[in-house]
Amino acid sequence: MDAKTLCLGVLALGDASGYEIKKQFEDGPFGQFHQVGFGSIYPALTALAAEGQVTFVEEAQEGRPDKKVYSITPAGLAALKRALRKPPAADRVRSEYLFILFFAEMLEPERRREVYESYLDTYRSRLAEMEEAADCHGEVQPGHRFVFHLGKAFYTTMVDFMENNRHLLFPEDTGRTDDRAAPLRRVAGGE
Amino acid sequence: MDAKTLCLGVLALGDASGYEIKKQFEDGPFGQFHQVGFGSIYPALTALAAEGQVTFVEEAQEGRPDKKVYSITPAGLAALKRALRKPPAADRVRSEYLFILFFAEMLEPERRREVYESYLDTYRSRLAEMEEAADCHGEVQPGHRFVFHLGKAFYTTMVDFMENNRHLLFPEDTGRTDDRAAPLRRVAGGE
DNA sequence: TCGATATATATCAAATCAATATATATCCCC
DNA sequence: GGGGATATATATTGATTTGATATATATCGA
Repeated sequence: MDAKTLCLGVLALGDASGYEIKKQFEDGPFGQFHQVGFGSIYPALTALAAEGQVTFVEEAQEGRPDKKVYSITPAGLAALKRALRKPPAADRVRSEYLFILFFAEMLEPERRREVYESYLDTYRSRLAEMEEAADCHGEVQPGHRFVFHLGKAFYTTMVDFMENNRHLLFPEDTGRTDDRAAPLRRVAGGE
Repeated sequence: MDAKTLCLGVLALGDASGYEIKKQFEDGPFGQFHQVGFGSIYPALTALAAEGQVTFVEEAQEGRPDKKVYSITPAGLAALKRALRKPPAADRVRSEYLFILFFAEMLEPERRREVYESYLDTYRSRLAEMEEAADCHGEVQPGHRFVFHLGKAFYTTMVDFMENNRHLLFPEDTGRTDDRAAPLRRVAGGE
């Protein structure tokens, strides 16, 4: 999905500024399955406006810079639907934490621990944010709910796995020297 | 991690050609946490060679094009170690499948099903490949084992979640209309 | 012969990323 | 007072990556 389609996706849910679109990819539901930067968003919005797929209204604000609020047009919605009918590319994951931990034997024990615990914290935070967001759920589309629960299952698995498998990288700390991963036990999702 | 570091990482495990480095990011362990294309690999190797961080030997082959086999130098290994000490960027996930499923209500039921089942198949395949690879394990570094088991836990969660939560997107097919996600039950990892 | 596959190296235009710039505000610390 | 941090805003640019393409050596099948 290119930046134009990603912007159309956010705007299909409601009008937004370029900055708010970026926020949707940081804290909103879209951040679970895509990232996109300002360097892509603004040129994409400019192109979409030129193509008649979005319109915008400039708004002045008190104590804040002016903003442009974009709206999707029927042509934009049609373009989004066309994009949803294309064959999707395979999922891609990029994790510098895992790259570093892959080379654990090259790291000082302190650095190994630092990276591991910091990594675990990132997923604990994400899970906590999700659990907060769950309390605000009103009327939600099935697709949104599916992605939410899947994301939560993923984060839960990450936290659970790392909490229970320190022995794989820190046998000296855990007193365990076996190299078998612990079974997953946590319950995930809505229940 | 830039392309140069990624190449150094592969070469730290043993000599390889540019093509073999790419293969490590497709079928090998690195593909679980990074992707990189030829457009980045070859320029990176050229730069690394110019910087003295790798050396290469040109080899002629029977029935195949000639190849360049690259080796990491001590300077390259030092550069890799420096990279491993930098603060890692946050994990990033890109999933066109999830983008499409997020907009499930915009899809025809047939398309929704097609995407869902195709998505489930991608993770089933990955899990199957992993289970095959597990049979070939010899002496493995702890970091490699950790990443392997974490990856397996992730793929297992994805398969399990999707097998048990069709009702979230297909209430008409499953006879279930509740919107709660099923608990995770599968056992992951080395057991 | 073409298309597909596999093994190889290499390149290029398009897209994205990361950083930067500018603007309007607030807060805190030195 | 200035700097740094934060937040809300738009915009741009150089560096890097991506996806496609090209070339080469082979095999296989329609």
